Amino acid sequence: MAARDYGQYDGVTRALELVGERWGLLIVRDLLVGPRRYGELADGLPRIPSNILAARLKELQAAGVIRRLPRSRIILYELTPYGRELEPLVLGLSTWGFKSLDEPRGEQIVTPDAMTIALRTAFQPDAAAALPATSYAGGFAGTELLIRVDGPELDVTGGEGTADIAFETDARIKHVLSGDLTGVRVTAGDARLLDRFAQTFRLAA
Amino acid sequence: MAARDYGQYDGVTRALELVGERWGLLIVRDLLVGPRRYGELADGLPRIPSNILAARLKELQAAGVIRRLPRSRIILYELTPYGRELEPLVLGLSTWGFKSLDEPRGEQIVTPDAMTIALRTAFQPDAAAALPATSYAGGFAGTELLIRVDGPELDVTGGEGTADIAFETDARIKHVLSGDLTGVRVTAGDARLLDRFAQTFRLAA
DNA sequence: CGGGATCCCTTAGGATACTG
DNA sequence: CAGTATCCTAAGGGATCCCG
Repeated sequence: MAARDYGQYDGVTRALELVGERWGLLIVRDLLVGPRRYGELADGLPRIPSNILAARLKELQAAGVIRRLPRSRIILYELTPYGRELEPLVLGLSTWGFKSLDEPRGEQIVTPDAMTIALRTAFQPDAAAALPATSYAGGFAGTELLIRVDGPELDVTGGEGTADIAFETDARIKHVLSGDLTGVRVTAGDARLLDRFAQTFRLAA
Repeated sequence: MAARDYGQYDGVTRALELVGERWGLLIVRDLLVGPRRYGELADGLPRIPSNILAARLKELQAAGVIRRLPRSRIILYELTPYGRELEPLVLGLSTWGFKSLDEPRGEQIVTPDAMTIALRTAFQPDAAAALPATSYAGGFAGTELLIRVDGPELDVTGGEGTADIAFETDARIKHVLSGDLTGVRVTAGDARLLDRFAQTFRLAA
């Protein structure tokens, strides 16, 4: 028995042996946004040591959670279908964790992939379906995302772009995703669309 | 910044800082079954060192996930409402983990609390609601549980007791919870009730 | 006896540098 | 760019001991 095994035969134990190691679910979180290269993962997890990232990627492959897909020359990591089944769990952790998150500490950063998952967590498909299709160019503590909402569909991509409204805010994204729009600066477009954003993205109380 | 922090401001990260440490979610799993004493937790997690259990209990208290309730003389640990919100996540991990669980290895055990959560994971309230109320006395690799199903309600308690049917099986509980009843020995009651059990408890494919 | 605390040792993880 | 290699620290594992 490996030292890291928990010694039990049970689903929870098994799941934790597969993805419960430190950094494991954060790698899954980022891969839920899309396939990523080694360097992109390292950028999204700034404090992960490179040897740990390499070790986790190997383990997650062996566990059948991710796979390497060598496309042309660059190596991409992506979730397997089994790994993608973790999405509701990761979003559930996100919901639960946000509830006890208070003000950001200075050294804490907001990465694009984490912000994308936060937006998915807060997304209200029913509310969105009742509103006109809208695109938002959001700057969250420096990370720029292009957010397109069309009916109950949400699409978030990195980088800037033209949108119906552009706004930016600091790291206090929990406020923004809870309907508190003080501190949001509109830099282009119709400021009234901010309300639509607040209706579309709302973390559970 | 604590060394164990991930350095990100985000819900998933926060959740993992609260309950993502080794053994953390297994303690939560067992407390989902009911309040437990220190020794009971230690019994249910046979490989956890006592200093780690003590440390985790302190951390989970500080995180607002569990609380001590000093009742008469004995100390009980129980989940706070915030901690109880983890139930769907733990059951989700259970579902996901069971999918890749293969045959039990010899040294792996099935504890009563883990088995109770496995039963909750597999429980089909809709199917149960359409069947008569039934009680099952199950022996799973030596751990005895009294399982009472009444409409869409499930109640599992430790220990033996009289039930409509009594059966026992080895550690291959994934088979039993997947409709494969070979290897199940009926020791009392109407063997035809086994089918009802199989309809009531069924892990997702 | 329940609820831990202490000790020692092993191993995983963090920081940094380096290589194909 | 995609990892290895190295060194060191801190967390976890195992056994034992302590205290009310």
